[in-house]
Amino acid sequence: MIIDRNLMLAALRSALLEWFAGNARDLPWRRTRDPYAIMVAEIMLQQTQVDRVIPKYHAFLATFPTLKALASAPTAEVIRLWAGLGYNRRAVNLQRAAQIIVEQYGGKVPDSVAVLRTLPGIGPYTAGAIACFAFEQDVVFLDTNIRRVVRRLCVGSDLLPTPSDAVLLVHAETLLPVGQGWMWNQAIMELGALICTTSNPACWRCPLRQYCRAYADAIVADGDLVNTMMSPVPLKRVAESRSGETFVGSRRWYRGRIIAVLRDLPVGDVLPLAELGQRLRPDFTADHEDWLQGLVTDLARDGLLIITDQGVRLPE
DNA sequence: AATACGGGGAA
DNA sequence: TTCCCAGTATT
Repeated sequence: MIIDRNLMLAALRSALLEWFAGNARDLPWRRTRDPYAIMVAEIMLQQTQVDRVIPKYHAFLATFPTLKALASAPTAEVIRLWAGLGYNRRAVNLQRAAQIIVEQYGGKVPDSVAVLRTLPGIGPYTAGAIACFAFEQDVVFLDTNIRRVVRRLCVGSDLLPTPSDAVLLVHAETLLPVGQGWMWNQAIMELGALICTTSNPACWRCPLRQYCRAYADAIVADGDLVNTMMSPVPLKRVAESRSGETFVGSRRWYRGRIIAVLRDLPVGDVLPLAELGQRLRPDFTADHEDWLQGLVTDLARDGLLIITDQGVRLPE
């Protein structure tokens, strides 16, 4: 029985914050509070690993040092700099968000979660992350790391039913130390990235082990706690990645290829559809024209290319 | 609630 | 090969 819940919470918070102080990675976006730089980082980090973002983050800010520079740049240039990050729509949405901020918010990144949430490409996670990491607000939000850590810590084994985000946010709120939102959210994400990993979590060196429901569950379930907290089968994300279907040759892959082809064209060049088809696949014939037209139409709808009478090109 | 959306690295 | 990743928008 817990004698004093507040004492336990205080100890838990100290344990994680002290661990973070001694074990945090030196990530570039942790060295700044520039809201624009934070915004760039958070958009890039959506579904994209830290190691892959770091070089792109530096290159992007070197080319577009300010929000206004990004807002007034040719979209084609933004898309080119996005190469290698994937989810190219993020590049278009990021620039659109920058343009909206210039036009409607005096060029200052909004500090309100509710306002941030209205910007294209900014959802519940990113709005909270910007408010917290750029403006040091004590707000809670969920990414894949926080979701996993909070769930294991406050709920228990991965074998238990998945709690809703609403439930996890309530837990996150109770954990959050007042006045230390920036540090706390960085710390809990770092723990998820370095210790409380999806598979094979390093409980043996976890600073929160003694407070963790999942760890306790693992002990109870099995004297040898190894892996007992994790599900033997994947619990999430089974809908996508249909087995037997390779990524190469998929619709998503061809979308990426189309952007890659246009990216490497001389600036302003227009590529006829037939020529694009040839470059995508050597077996391209008239039978593929509808297929290509469909891809190109959707990319245009996403703002990733322009369709002209002569062919297609990147937006300027 | 389900899907689409990139692409690279790790298990 | 499959899973995973500092998610969002659309249906």
